[in-house]
Amino acid sequence: MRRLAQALGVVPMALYKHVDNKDELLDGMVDIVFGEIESPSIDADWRSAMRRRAISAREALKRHSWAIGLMETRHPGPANLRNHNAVMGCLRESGFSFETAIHAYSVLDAYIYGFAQQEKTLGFQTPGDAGEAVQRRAQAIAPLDDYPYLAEIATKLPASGYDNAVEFAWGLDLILDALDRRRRTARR
Amino acid sequence: MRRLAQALGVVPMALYKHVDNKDELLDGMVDIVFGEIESPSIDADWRSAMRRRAISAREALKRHSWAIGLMETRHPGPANLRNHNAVMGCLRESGFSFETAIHAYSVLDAYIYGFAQQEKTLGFQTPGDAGEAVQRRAQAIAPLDDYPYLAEIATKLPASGYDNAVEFAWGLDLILDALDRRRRTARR
DNA sequence: GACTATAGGTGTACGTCGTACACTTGTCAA
DNA sequence: TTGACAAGTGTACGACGTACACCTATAGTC
Repeated sequence: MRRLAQALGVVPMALYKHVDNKDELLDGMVDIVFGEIESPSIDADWRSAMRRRAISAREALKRHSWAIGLMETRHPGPANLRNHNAVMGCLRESGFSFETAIHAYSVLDAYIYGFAQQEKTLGFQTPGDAGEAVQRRAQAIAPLDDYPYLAEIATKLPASGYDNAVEFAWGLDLILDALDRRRRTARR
Repeated sequence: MRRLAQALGVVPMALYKHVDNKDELLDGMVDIVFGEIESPSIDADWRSAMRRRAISAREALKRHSWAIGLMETRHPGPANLRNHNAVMGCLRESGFSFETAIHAYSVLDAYIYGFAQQEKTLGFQTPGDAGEAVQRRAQAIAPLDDYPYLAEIATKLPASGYDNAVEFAWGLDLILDALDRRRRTARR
């Protein structure tokens, strides 16, 4: 709060004329981020709609990585509700049973937030960084010789063309494929 | 730190004879939680090994829900490295290519942590709580009529026998099935 | 044109937190 | 007996969020 006030060229207490407290401010900030996540339209093809939403969610979380631990923690705002409602709507109208829709919802969101969390933590963007990061971290603790499979990561990852966006899409498509299969079998 | 010191019947500064600072203390605490996660043995059947690890990870995170935002954020300790090394080892020895093992790793961990996060946030255990929670949250913002698909959740979830452990297992098995398929096709 | 409600900003102060620094004390090896 | 060292203490500082009382400029209303 003090830092924000300073950035606005204003005394800290001035903020409290606009928000009740820090929590409420964070709620608002988080809901703005939710607003940047694409909402699927109800009659869209569920698979590509979910894919676009997931990718735009990752991008939003990447833009605002401060939000990552918060998205799930804050009181849901309008953008949050709208988005979640749209997701459920799209799934239900695409032939998902209620139960399967809930499951799908849960897997997708867990994956999205979990991935964003990892991405933020690991904090590397390029494949070079990645190998280096593994190496640095492991060797701070013990010689890498004790962990042969981590050593493999440290040596091979830099050359593998690792890319977070690609990595995310790989897992996302894996999940979407699997959901499609479940949806079809559940239908019969 | 002050609270911990008090619980130990000691003055706050006494703690600093044992840890350098709060961060280091958290690192240690988190690594203890990692120690409670089952490490797959290298020659185990990868699918059931991954399943057991994931389930024990969720249970550990449920036991120590304070750790949830931290597991991925702290400097990795020995238990962390050991566990991750074991996971990679098990996957590699089960016929996963290096790239596919990295992918599998990434999806699984993202799912595990993302799910734990959700579970912590939603903060309900029983199906009854769940529906109630949805209702309470949504109506704090706007009448549920504006969000028909959320309304469906609020009405149907309580009767659906929702259970977090079951929910987790559903998504986990979905992912494991899909990984198995990818592993087999990548092998050819 | 005088009067007042109100939105927005200010200043001071409190309690909480992590922790730096200097000090004491109890234990055990040489 | 000594002296090193592990463990605990006391005081103090700066950061933080925020309660409370105060000020000021603008915008209606009569």
